[in-house]
Parts: sequence; C-alpha cells; structure tokens
Amino acid sequence: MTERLPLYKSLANTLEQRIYNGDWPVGSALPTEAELCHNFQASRHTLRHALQILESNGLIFRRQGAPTQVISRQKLRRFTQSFNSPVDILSYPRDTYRENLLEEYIELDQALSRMIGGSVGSSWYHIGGIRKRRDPEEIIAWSDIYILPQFASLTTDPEHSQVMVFEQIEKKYGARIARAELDVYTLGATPLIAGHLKLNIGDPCLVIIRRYFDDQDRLFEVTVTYHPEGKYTYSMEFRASTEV
Amino acid sequence: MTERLPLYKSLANTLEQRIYNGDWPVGSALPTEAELCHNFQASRHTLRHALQILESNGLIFRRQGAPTQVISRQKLRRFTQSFNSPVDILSYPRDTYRENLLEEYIELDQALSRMIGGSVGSSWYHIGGIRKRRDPEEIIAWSDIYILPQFASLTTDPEHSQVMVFEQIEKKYGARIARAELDVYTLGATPLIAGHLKLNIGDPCLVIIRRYFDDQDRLFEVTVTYHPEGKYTYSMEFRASTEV
DNA sequence: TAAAACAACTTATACGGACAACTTTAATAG
DNA sequence: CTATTAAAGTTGTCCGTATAAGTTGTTTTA
Repeated sequence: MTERLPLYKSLANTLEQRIYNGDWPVGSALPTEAELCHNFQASRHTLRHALQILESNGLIFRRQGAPTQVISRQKLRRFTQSFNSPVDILSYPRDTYRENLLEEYIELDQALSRMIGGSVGSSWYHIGGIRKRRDPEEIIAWSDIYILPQFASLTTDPEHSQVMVFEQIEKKYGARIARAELDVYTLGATPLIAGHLKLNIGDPCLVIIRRYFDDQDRLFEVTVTYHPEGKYTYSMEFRASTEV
Repeated sequence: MTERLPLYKSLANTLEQRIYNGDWPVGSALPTEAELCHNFQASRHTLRHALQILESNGLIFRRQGAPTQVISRQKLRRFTQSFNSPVDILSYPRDTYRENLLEEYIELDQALSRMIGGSVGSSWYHIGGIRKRRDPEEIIAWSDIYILPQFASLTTDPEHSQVMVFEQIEKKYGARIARAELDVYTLGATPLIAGHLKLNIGDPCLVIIRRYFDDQDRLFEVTVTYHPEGKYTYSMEFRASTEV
C-alpha cells in the first residue's frame, strides 16, 4: 500500500502542489533549475524529469534560454480519443457501402458557406451519395462530401467508394489532417433530403458535419451526413489521460 | 531550412523507421539498451530519451527488467480533446440554467437498462428537469440525470442547479471520472418528451447520452438530454497530437 | 537615436557511471 | 516432477559534469 514514489515523481507532485498553492503564481517564472536542484537536493537530471511531467500536464511552459513560466495553476484533465486513423471519427459498420449519385463542381453560396465553413464564392467539388447496408437492404445515410477541386480526380480511383475520402487524399496528395471539427444536430427532413432518404418531410434526421483541416489550418474537406431516425448512433468514448 | 536535429530525435526517427521497415517485427523484442547504445554510438541517456518518444508514440512497450517489445509498426495518430473539466464534454452557454422538476428513486426496467447501461433491477436516483435560456426565454433541453442512490443527497446542496452533477459528485464524494461514453442519435418526440419540451409528437429531437465511469470502471452517472430541433448543436474539435 | 555586439544567465543536449528493481532463466531442494 | 532459490540479464532511477543554444538586458558603435 505504501508504495515508495521515485524521487522525480515525488518532486513533480511537490512542485505541482506548490503551484496549486500559489507559491509561484500563474504568469510568473519558476526558480531556475539550479536553484530548484539546490532547494530540493536533487540532481538536475531528476529535477528536469519532474519538470517534464509538469510540462506535459500543462502546468509550465519551457523555452531554451528563458526562465520556465507557470501557465496554469491546475493540471488540465485530458480526455483523449485515440485513433490509428481519423477514419474512426465516424465509423460505419463493415457491411455498409457508399453509392455515389452525384458529382459536380460548385461555388459556395451564403447558406452552404455557413454550413460547411468555406468562404462564399470559393470552389469545391461536391460528391453526393447514399450509404447502404447489405443484409437487410436499407439506407443508412445520405452524405455530401465537399473537397477542394484539385482533389476531384480521385473519384476515378476504382477503390474510391470503398475507402473514406480523406484517406485517399492523405495517401495521394500527402495532405495530413491536423485538426477536425465535428458538429452534430438534428433536423426535420427537407424535401430534398426526404427524397434522398425516402422519408416524409419533417422526419427526424441526425446531421453530422465534419470539417478537416491540414497542418496549415486550411480546410480541405467537409462531409455532411444525414441519418434517418433509428439508423445510426454516433458513439464515442473518452478516457482521462494516464499519468506520464 | 536544414535545421539540425538533436541526436535523440534523429535516433528516435531512425528507430521508428526501422520498426516500420520490419527490422524488428511487431511482437518481437528490441535489442537491449546496451546493444543499441553501442550500435548507434550514443549514451544510454540519449538512447532512452529516444525510446521514450517511441513509447509515447505507441510503438514500443517497456517494462522494468524485461526486454522492450515492439507493439506497433506505425505511430498511432492520436486525436485529443482537452478539457479542464469534463464539464466541457457537453457545454451549454453561460446564460442557461437548469430547473429540476422531478426527483425520485427508480429501478431500471429493461428499456431503461438498455438505454442508460446499468443492469436491470439496479437502483438509481433520477432527477428530471429542463434547461432554459434567459434572454429569449426558451427551452433548450429536457434532461434526465441518473445517479447512484448514495449520491442523492447532493440535490439538497444550494448550488446544485448551477453546477454540473458529476462535478458535485467529484467534489463531495471523491469519485473521479476515468472514462466517459457518449451516444448521440435522433428521435421523434414521444408523447412524454413532447410534453416536457412543448413540441408536437414526432418532432425531431437530438438525444445525447453520457455515461460516466470511475477508475474501477463502475458506472456512477448517466445523463440523457433531449434537444428540440434548432436549439442545440453538439460541437467538438479534435487535434492530431503534437510530437513529443 | 537606433542598430549591432556583447555578456550574463537559463535551458537543452549529451556524455559517463553506479546502484536498485524487476524479469527471466537456470539451478537446486523437496 | 514441482516448487523454491539463486543468478544473470535488463530496464528504472539517480547522481555528476560539460558544452551548446537560446534569451535578455547592457554596452558599444554607427
């Protein structure tokens, strides 16, 4: 029960506590490593190990040459979702497939711009299609995919409809997703959507909008999916991050 | 442009590449630290710094006394959401407030059990209420909160309706959220829900179910919220993890 | 006055060694 | 043959030292 804590962890705890107590207020600088080493009778190596923990917990900010700054009084709790690929941000069962029904170049009008996030007048390539399940043949969703025009050619790829679009973009163009936004809301089916999904106008639809940004924070793909009631549940799991 | 990479980073890259190449297949053991130090002409300290990076990228698994294992050929992409408090998993605007209309002890029937996740027959304390916005006075949501009976007393707390329930549980009982599940789907308003939210039966509702687990993976709170169309959008953002 | 050079200070990188703690394998005792 | 013990091997912790690189404020120079 009384597990002995390694010095660097105990040191990290102490420092964390003292920051929390306000001994070193947010915005101020921590004493130098040399001072801390002396005060806590630890080697620089051990002290830095402790500081690294504080840093990864978001308490301090370190910069070579400059004093270490306190940036937060409280360890930030990090809830993480881990993916091998961001495909899992919206995953469908394996036994579903996409059927593209529509491909066109478009320019964003006001309404579309508000919804997908690009600026009014910008050009996009639009792919519309439905996602179906096989065994009980049924429609899972209508999806609108908007990608930058330069990526349009990938719809000619034979495996196109099997693989998620951004995976193809990542593979073929090297653009990597650095950030993704997700909006979820509900909507009574518009005449257009109702037609696509074979619903009555006003029937409940789950709308999921995903926006993908590259490392320059440029929007390069937006996907909007409409799910009829009962056909899809968006599930996710968060875990509190483990201690470093 | 040609920024010089520190040895430990370059070492980490090399090792990562060689794992990717299959020089050390998944499941096999990496050479010992001593061997690697010799092969790469680096100090043990520097090598371990590199290994730490591989570890945090999910490529290797280290255990004191045992050889280091390769557990993945590819760096796993981690998309993270960070919160100071898990309150933000479902955040409402500041100018909204909750009004509790119903408090009762219940036992889960089959349907409730399926929805909230507890076992059939287990006892819970149920708090039902609506969330309202002030300025244009309107109903944002109906919410059902299910907590373990031993936490029931906290509804007597004066600040109860201001603070999220799990925050109070965390503060007063010390149970910490280690994991959270989130389900989102859409539903035509049932007569009950329609009554609560002043809707017509069948009107679209966004349903969000959150399940909170403690560090023993015991479910201790479930919240179900129903949002009328147009009143609420669930938004979140993911970021690809930064390099360590 | 403004820009450049310098000095002092701080953190980052890297080396080395020693011992502790844990795991695994081999040897031993029953 | 099984269970225990011992030994060897490996990673974890911790110390010390030295140099490089970056930041900041001061001094010098144009």
